[in-house]
Amino acid sequence: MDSKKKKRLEARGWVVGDTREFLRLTAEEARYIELKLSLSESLKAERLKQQVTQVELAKMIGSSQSRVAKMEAGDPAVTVDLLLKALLTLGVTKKQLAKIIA
Amino acid sequence: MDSKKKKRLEARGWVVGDTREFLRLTAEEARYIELKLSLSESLKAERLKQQVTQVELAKMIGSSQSRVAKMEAGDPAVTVDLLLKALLTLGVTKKQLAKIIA
DNA sequence: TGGCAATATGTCCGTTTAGACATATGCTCT
DNA sequence: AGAGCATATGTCTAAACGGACATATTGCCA
Repeated sequence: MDSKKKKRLEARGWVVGDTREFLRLTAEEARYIELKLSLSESLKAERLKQQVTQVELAKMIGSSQSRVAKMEAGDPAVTVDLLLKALLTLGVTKKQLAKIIA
Repeated sequence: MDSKKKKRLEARGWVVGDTREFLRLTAEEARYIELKLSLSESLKAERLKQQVTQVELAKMIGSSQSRVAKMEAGDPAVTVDLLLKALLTLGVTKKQLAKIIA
């Protein structure tokens, strides 16, 4: 993982480090988180592309604006399941999903 | 969705119907579930390919045999998150994941 | 047939995540 | 500046999901 990517992860609060304790991510964890960030970034991009507000998307998926914001922010307390449901609701196809992930 | 696919979903307990109540899946829900089933099938295939038992895989991902069985059975009470973590632990690459999903 | 390893099914209970709400911050107009 | 909309952040409680355990069930081979 290059330092740019690492920074991107750290900036989102995924890697919490202080002088006493440093959480080292295993390779699988890092890959999982990267995947999740790809999904959240794509969600935001797709929503903006369709000119939908967070409030509107929230209604579409039966959720709330705050949760949508957290999804797009890559908050650790958001599951891939929820991200996928949102993307599917926006009409993203399997092929597009595949591209996002790969 | 063709009837074959529908049968496959129903057989897993996703569609619970009786004479009074019939749960109709929305298009998004169906697509989400199909995605999940693809992942669980791939998980089982990959595990078998690597000649790993459910007990062994459970240890690898810090879980239990029963949960691995549920993952592979496409149990609704298993998240995509968990399936992804298992697949990643087995060394499945992003490209392979993309193929599974698409 | 019985024994054994692998897998399936069902339940329990602690933890995590969900939506909801309140509130803060930011952005764009006029 | 301030009104108005969009987004961000933080917290609450109920619901969903997690691992663990117990207990079937299956399949294989001696």
